[in-house]
Amino acid sequence: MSEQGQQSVSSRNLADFLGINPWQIRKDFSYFGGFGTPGVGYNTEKLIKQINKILKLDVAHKAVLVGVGNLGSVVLAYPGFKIYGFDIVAAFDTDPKKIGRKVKNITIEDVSNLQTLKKRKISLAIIAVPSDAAQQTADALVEAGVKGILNFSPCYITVPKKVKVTTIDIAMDLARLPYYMPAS
Amino acid sequence: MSEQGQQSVSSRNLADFLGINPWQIRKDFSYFGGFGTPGVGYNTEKLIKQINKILKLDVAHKAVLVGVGNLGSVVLAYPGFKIYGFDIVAAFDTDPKKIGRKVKNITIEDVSNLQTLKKRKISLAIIAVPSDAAQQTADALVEAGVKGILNFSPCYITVPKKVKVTTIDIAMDLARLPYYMPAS
DNA sequence: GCATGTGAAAATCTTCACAGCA
DNA sequence: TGCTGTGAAGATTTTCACATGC
Repeated sequence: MSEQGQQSVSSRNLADFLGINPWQIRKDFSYFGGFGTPGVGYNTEKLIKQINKILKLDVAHKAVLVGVGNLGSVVLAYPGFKIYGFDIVAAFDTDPKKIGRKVKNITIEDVSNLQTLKKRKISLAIIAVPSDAAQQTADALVEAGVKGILNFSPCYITVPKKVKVTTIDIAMDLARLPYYMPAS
Repeated sequence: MSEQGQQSVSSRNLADFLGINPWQIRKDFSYFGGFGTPGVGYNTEKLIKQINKILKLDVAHKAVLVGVGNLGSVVLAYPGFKIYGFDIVAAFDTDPKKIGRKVKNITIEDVSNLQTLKKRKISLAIIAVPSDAAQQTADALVEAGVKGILNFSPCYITVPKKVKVTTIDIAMDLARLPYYMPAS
């Protein structure tokens, strides 16, 4: 809406868009101080800034990819990260044939270089390695000071509780659908 | 646990594994009738069956893929679907160079063949096409009787409310992490 | 007039404590 | 003795109604 030049938006507009009630929008925003104008609505640009701040997305984040296989390549090519202020600044792999190759301005490094992340002040990582290597990759990342991990391997990963891990399992997302579908 | 021959599991075991309290496990299960044995715990095999039934995963589901590009190929190659009883039985694309090619026992079909899904009794679809084609793909799928859609294009899709859509946006999943990370 | 922000009411969810069964 | 299942208490979330500000 902001990009389309819309100056303000009401709780009703937002609610209709999301399929929920207007008072839920207002109550939620009010918990963070309330940033609307009575009689007008919420200034779109200001609202974006406020929500980004609440979600800690008001500062840019650097991230790295570990595992440049089929899935990893898709991740590297994905253009949607910058919308949220993310920048994929490095990629790692174990395969000597891949190391040194350049993809999208990024030179693939050896995973043994992961320790350098601390110096480079990188706190986010995406894991796209085979399941049996996921845990040791996570361990190395934690060792290197990474604080958040997005894990694409369909397996449980154990990390210190100061580190946040989100695991994405395509099959599990697909498995959610039948519950909401009418009896076939 | 079941695969490892474990016969039963207590609410405490499960709670510890998930990082929550035992009484939450018991209360939740009790809403669906309660299927444990006092003094012993829950029979692992029976528990799996019950949960699958609750989540409507007790019957096998057929699914199709639309869009066999980089991401689509990764989805086709993904071995994790069968755990939840899913079977990817067909794939579609618009590119004449891809149509007719065989991937993993599946022959890629022309998207204009989507209408045949109704006859083939397929109710689930995975969309992995460019964003600007996502909506029209969804429309065609709904037209073909699909009841659940897993959408990998980072965009909103409008469908009748009898159809359930889940959109996966890698960037959004990454964007959740900073909120839970200690101040950098 | 119109839309926000917010106390209060209603609904829901979580926690607890313990009866009852193996 | 050990663990489930559940009513009741406690905490939280959602809904409502309206006072307040533009």
